[in-house]
Amino acid sequence: MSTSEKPRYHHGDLRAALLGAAMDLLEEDDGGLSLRAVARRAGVSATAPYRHFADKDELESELAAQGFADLGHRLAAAAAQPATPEDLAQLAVNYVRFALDRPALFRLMFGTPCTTPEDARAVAAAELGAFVLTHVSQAFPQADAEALATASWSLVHGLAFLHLDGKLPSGNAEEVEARVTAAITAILALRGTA
Amino acid sequence: MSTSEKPRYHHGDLRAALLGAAMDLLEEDDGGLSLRAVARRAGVSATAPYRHFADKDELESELAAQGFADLGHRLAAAAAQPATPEDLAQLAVNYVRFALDRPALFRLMFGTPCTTPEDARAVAAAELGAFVLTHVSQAFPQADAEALATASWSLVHGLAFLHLDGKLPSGNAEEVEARVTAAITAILALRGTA
DNA sequence: CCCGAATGTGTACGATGCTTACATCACGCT
DNA sequence: AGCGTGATGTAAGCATCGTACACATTCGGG
Repeated sequence: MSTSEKPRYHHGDLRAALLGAAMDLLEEDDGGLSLRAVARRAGVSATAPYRHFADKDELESELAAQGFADLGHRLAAAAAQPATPEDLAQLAVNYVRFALDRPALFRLMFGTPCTTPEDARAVAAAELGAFVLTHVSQAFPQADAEALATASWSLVHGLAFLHLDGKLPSGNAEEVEARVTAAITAILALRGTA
Repeated sequence: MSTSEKPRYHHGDLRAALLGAAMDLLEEDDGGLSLRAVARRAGVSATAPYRHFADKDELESELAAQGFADLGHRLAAAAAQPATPEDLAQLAVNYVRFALDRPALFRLMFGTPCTTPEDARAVAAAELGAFVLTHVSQAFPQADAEALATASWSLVHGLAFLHLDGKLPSGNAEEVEARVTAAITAILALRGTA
């Protein structure tokens, strides 16, 4: 990122630089992302981004897609072949941690209603859904895979969002992790019930 | 609300009128709520609201609290004494329907991080949490009530939000309802599993 | 070498949240 | 009755935002 520091008129690869600056801003303050701030951060005029993105939404869509990719990698790394329900709990913990580690990104990924169904964000989200479906059906081969995948994603997503919004008694990372695993365990404990 | 239509300088109960106007706008366009638009709608100058609300956030907090109350009533009406898991599924359907019926309100209730823990929004949210805890522990007396309540709320909340954000294949109301009940059923079907 | 296309700049407009200074009304006290 | 004081609404202004438009600069192929 520092091969040549000359402030040339043409930036070289402004598109990537803007995405990087935007991601940085997203990690720093949770507050709303501003296109002007992104441009400022990239050391470029306020309207320069419009050469590379149709509008703010397109930039955000790209960021969200990147976020989905990151989340996917994190989940894949957490449990490559989740066979047991305990592995699924590990996935849940990582999902929630991702949301709490990068709250602004997570909100961007979800909080915004997908406009067109074919934008980068929507595609990446669908991939995440497929990921869940695959692994859930591996762990529970005898269940209604589709419905159980929906339920699993919802459960984990709800845990993430309720924590993010402070609707659950929040605390340090360990407490959150404990609550998440307790919730998953409680659901699975229903298996012992009449 | 129409006893005297004289546009007097002093508006009889501007506070209530602003809340009503804001709620109307929220129901109409999903897009962001603007304080100026609220004032416009109430037929009053742009800065008049500041006489009654410290800032935009306070107005929104009030709206969110009202939303939590509405949601609570709706859930209570759907299943006054939920004894069976099937009753709980009915609660889930109503929760999701509320989110889809009033998307902007729902986003306001949750999507915004609670600033101070004692504002009206946070209190109302805590009441909803207590509601869930009470009814879950009634339906599953032998379970870890706290953890199972967290899981239940998360499951339902995730279903609502994923639908709201179009991350699940959406469709008409019946399809959504079917998917919600299928998800709940799939979770409960785990009870038959080893 | 030079011109067109790609890329970035500057200016401008309307909208927003919010502050500050001011105008207008309503009611109680004398 | 009249008046003043506090409650209430208005007007003007600031900083920020997204973005449309015209212009400037640079790069690359003939």
